[in-house]
Amino acid sequence: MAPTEARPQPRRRADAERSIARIVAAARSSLSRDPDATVDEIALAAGVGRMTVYGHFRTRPELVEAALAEALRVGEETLSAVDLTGDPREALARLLASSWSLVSESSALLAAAEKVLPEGRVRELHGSAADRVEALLGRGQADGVFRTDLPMSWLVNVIQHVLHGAAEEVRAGRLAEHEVARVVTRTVLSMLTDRPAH
Amino acid sequence: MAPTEARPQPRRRADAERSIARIVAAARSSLSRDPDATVDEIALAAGVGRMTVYGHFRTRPELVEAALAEALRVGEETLSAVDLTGDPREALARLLASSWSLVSESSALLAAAEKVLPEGRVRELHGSAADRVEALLGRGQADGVFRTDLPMSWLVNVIQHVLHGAAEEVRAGRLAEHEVARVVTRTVLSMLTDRPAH
DNA sequence: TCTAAGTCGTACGTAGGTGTACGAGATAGC
DNA sequence: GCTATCTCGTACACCTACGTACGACTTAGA
Repeated sequence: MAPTEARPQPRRRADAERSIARIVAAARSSLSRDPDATVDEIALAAGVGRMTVYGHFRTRPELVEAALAEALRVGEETLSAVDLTGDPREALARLLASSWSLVSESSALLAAAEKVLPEGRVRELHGSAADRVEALLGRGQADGVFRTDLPMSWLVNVIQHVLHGAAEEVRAGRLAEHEVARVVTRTVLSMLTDRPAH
Repeated sequence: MAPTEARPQPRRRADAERSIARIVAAARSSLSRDPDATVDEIALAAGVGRMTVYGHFRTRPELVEAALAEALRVGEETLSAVDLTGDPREALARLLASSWSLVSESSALLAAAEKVLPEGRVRELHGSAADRVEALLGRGQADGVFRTDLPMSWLVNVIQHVLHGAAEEVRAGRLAEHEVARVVTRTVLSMLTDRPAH
């Protein structure tokens, strides 16, 4: 139950605090690019020695978890700043525009975490992120603007995958950064609002 | 240039032929579940000793490539049996229905391959698979039933990701096998045929 | 300025995976 | 039934990554 960044008792020095922040940031970006990134690589990216990393994180899984927790925390923060009231379609568009890069980053981090963290631990941390989307979709359904002929869990999941796909296209150079919001929004809204005649 | 299953000169014995087939099949299913599957695990799954594997494939990458090539070959075979004439929407539905499991399997295999095969080698092998979808989408656009406001490469890619998402849902037990075709078809067709007012 | 805290290099032990060497035994195919 | 081919266990060398031990140096903070 204790948060990942719990301090047992001893207060940490300011430089240690800074090191930890740099290490976690490096872990996020390294693991997002390569879920198998080495502790050594992460240390290098953070500009610290490998030993310093082990001074703050006992094992690699612990570091991965910290990186994931931080990413989710930032994500949570960003998402909670988005105005989700008004027309569900526009609310969703705002949500997607401001979070696509975050979500796609997390998806690689999530993969890294699932490899090394005990079963279920990831979902435990991830919990509320998907809930927010689900709540918005639910409202849109109640308002009659979002489809109801497909399972909710599917809709949430497929949005995640579309975002992941967008990240991949950007990485491959087939889609420009400034195009993403438009493309993703149109794609997702089409998926959600279409009412097939069949 | 020689195909993966090239026989240099010496004709192989029937039991060797059988072993190879079992190894490749095991590699496909093992690597689809876990892109980091060990040679040992694959051998075990194939019901042969690890040494037998090395008797036919010099290195792990070579085995991965063989598995991928085989999966693509089977995929090619299945896809080419699908009737792609007539209404592009119905043609696409047929294509999705008969290939979703194949595509989603390949996507994990592709990940395995990209880790160990030289840059570009994967795309070289994969080539024609995506082309077929692209051709169909192009025809649908020409017929005026598929949208043209988003990049073609994006459409192809996003279909791939939707299929991947479907595979994940099935694996997680949130979507029943017999539901997949319906769900995927509706989702993809909505994406392709919707004409946003914005 | 003094000291506890933090940094980080070198060196080491361990674990797991890859690929090679050897060789005994099984079997397909003529 | 003979022989080349195939199977596959054991053993080994090698590599990479993890995590620990030690210790010298640096620096924050009172």
